[in-house]
Amino acid sequence: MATMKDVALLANVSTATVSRTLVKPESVSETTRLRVEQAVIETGYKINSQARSLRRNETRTVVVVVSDIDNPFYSEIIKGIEQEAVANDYLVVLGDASQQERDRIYSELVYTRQADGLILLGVPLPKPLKAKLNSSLPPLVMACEYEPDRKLPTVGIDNRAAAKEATEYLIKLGHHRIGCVTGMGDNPLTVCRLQGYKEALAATNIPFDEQLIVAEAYNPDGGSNAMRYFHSLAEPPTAIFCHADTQAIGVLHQARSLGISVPEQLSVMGFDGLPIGSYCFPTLTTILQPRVELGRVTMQSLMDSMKGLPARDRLLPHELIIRGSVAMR
Amino acid sequence: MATMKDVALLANVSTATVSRTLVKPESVSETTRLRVEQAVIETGYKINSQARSLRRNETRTVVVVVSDIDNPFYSEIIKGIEQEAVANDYLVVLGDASQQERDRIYSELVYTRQADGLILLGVPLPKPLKAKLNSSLPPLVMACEYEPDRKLPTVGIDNRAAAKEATEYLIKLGHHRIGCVTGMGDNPLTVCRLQGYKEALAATNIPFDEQLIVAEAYNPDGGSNAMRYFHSLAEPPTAIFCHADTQAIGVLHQARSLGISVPEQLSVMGFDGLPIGSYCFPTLTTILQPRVELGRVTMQSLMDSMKGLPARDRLLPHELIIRGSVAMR
DNA sequence: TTGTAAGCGTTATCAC
DNA sequence: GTGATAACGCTTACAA
Repeated sequence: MATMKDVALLANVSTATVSRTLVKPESVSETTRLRVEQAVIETGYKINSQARSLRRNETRTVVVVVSDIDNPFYSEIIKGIEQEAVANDYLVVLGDASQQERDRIYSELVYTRQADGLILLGVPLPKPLKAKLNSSLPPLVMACEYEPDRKLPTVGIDNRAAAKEATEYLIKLGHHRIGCVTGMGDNPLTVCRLQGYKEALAATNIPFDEQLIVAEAYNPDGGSNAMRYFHSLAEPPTAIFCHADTQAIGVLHQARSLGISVPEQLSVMGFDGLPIGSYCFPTLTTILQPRVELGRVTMQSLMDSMKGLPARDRLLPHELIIRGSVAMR
Repeated sequence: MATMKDVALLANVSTATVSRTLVKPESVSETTRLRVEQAVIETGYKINSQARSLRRNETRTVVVVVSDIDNPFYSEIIKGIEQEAVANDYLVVLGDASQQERDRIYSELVYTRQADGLILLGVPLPKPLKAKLNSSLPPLVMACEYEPDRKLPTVGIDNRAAAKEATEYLIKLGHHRIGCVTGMGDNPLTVCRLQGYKEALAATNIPFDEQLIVAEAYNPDGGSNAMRYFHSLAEPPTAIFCHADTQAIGVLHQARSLGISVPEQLSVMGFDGLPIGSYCFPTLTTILQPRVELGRVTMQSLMDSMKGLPARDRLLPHELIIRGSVAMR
């Protein structure tokens, strides 16, 4: 494998000049540049990024820790992150946090100089970093999840407003017993969306009923469970608002198994706007999150942060997508 | 940020000893080890992987180039790769090849010393590497796609056999006009599965009809297009075999729009065994590919290859999953 | 068992 | 505009 030395030898210049030619071509003379470029081709030289990184003290790599790669909601976000990353000469290391302790392993990489920054995608702040919240954190952006104190730059939509809008839409269509399927645990995201739901109820004087709230995983099984639960209620809801399309898909499926027809007997509202929603039966009414854009903006924020700029929160627009799973009561 | 020097100073040893303590603790004396370990804690020392990698001439990083992150078929495979990778102290750099030229950018990383090996996931061999096929390629494993000459280690299922099995199943149920939705382009994967389809027909003396083959993208829209096409035929098929569940989902949806009931009027067979298939309406009969296992084995193969061992092909078992979208003619 | 010192391949500083 | 040279932080002969 050819190194700069080989190129330098062949071009009859010093390695310093080779380096300059590669990094700042206009800083060397025309003839030197040509000679070096020729030598690079002849030797088949490729830069050793390791060495460069060590010297420059940067890796041009970012780590994305995602709560579950399998969740299709994240894949487009990752795509957006990746697009923005390569466009700016960054590499993306992917970390799946669906197993215990993995978030720690991956957030370590910033300290071991394998990455310049960290994106937490739908993942709460790992413990070791939490301890450092008040001192110095590495460049870090959260996407689609919040730190309770909101001290960390976050990219996402206005979850409270979106959930409120979704609920209002159901109310407008005459529903007042509205089931709500949240995510598991008491993470800030769930709290936000639940708050939007409550606000919509309150605005129309519909009493809040604890019984209508159920926490489930963001997947079809979670939705199925929720549907069964609601069905077992003495007075089941006439509409169900899921915090994720993946849950809504399970609700749809389970409703069908129970002989409940959607939207005639039950309205189902999703959240996320996954492409699959247009292919469900019935097609899924939902809140669209601009996923690719979320990814791009997240990466942009992180790059700001790595440049030392103060990273600020970024709120992207969502959109109510009206399709076939919600109807008038 | 503390370096070995700091640790060495504090522990009153040389940096060499610090290094030894970290890499091979049994090679230093008990007391030294304890002193060093203490100093590591006190200084908050973290190793600089860049420097280590440069010195050791390895990165413990692999690149996974995937044809489209968005395709849910790949996400579980990536998960398997990632699991096996972290378990063996490797990092995964994720590359999406859905845009032009990206496969090249990512396969370059092996040459610029940012990765030790390369996984091509559903991606054909990039041009620059193709040129080197006969000389020396870097450690490389293909998954779910083949190099025409089969010179490269490949991990996957027996696609020909699986497609044959799927088709045979349809034939057994009385179908003899069977539409086939392949992937786009004439990549080896498509060829394999098409061959299995043809073999099943031939075995039962059903004439092959070019009209019943249509190439579409591996997504629901592709399936929709295919369904419309088949519907326009003078003599439409009574069953459709899709090379991907994602296509089958589109077929299901489009059939519904056309008022064709599945499986009563039309049988639909998928391929891949995505989780979503159990939630379709009707539930999808399909061929299951062991995706997480495919990922793990792929990573294992690559590690073999990086160790210099001869990487061989690995064929994993598939399974026909009978659900609700296929019925007797 | 431990220290010395060279070297991995690059880049930045400083002369010339 | 170019060349020497030191340095980035670590590992590993080789010596002690």
